[in-house]
Amino acid sequence: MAKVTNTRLAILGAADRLLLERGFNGFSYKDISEPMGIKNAAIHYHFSTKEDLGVALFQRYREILRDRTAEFMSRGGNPVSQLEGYSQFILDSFAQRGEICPMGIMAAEFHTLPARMKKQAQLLVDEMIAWLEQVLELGRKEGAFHFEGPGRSKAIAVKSCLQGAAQLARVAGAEVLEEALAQIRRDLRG
Amino acid sequence: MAKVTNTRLAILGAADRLLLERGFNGFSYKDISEPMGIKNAAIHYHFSTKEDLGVALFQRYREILRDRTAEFMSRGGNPVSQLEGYSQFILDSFAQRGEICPMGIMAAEFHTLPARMKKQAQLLVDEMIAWLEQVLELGRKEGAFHFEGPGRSKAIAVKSCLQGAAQLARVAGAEVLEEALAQIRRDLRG
DNA sequence: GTCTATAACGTGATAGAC
DNA sequence: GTCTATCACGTTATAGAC
Repeated sequence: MAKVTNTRLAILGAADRLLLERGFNGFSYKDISEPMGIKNAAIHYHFSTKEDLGVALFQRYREILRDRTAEFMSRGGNPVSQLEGYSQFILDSFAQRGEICPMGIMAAEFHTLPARMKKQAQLLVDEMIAWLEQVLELGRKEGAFHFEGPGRSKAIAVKSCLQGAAQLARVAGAEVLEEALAQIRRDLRG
Repeated sequence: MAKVTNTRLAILGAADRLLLERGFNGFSYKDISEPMGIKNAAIHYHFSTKEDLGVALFQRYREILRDRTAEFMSRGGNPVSQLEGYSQFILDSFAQRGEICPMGIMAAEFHTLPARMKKQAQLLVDEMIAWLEQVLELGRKEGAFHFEGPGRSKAIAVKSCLQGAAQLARVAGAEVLEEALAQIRRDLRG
């Protein structure tokens, strides 16, 4: 693992924005290097291949998810505020920079991604579903959420809905995402 | 509008498969032409630019949607079988060829798409939501579906859920899509 | 009317300069 | 340790052959 430098972090930050805006096949090393005032080949020093860069990005998404949910997974936080926090994160990312969830982007381009990136994508999705399942099941036990069927199924449905709605919002307008979120809340109210 | 030839149709069919498998930025004219035994430049005779090809593809998705829903939009069919028909279409497309909904692909790559393709994507999403809203509202009126809030919000939520779930299924396995669909049915049962 | 040869450019990546 | 000059290749697109 390479040393963490400022340049490396700046590259990751720029790549993150570009990935969420344009997809993995929609940006090049030049898009990263030019605003930094260096040549595109300089990126190869920090990430030898674009696959390496992609893997690092996906690992970072997993770390972010882990950090934001660690305390919940271990000792059980407030399920309502957990779900609201996640929803707000999606809403803010979309409102501020038009960003949608990386998992949908990974899926759209899945069959063009190198093997190690696919693996990271799988881990990220599995971890996301596992966390949301815990949140929803605990919320149901406490009487805060109401739904039928397994918590895992509802977790998949809620995550899918938020992910898809942000995508539709990019095409058809921001209110689409707000309406979807309002509906999720209504449906969970029971 | 160019004459409809066999070659033109074959190109559209191949491009359709490639788009849904790899995304619009994930395939080239060569990927289309090589299996057909012609040079990649030959495609330019039928579709002068890749943008033209993309627009034709999106228009075709709109036509397919219109054909499948025309009779419902005009005189009102059975809402349950309409929704089940659409769900089954998504399920089959995924099971047979690993395909996901084009709207998610459009969204992931939206900011890299030429203007005329963006426009077609917007129309497709609007038409999809409008149709599903009618289906759900009529189903609620008939007592077949149960949900709170505006039909448009539920339509957005259901469409988003199916779209997102097919994406997650591509990454995490087909049962994810089946679980999401089961949950949608349970939630509509009320 | 249909397709091929070829151009013009952008891409990820290597080798080596400083 | 960090970056640049350059390469080999794939891309979309044009000009023109048949």
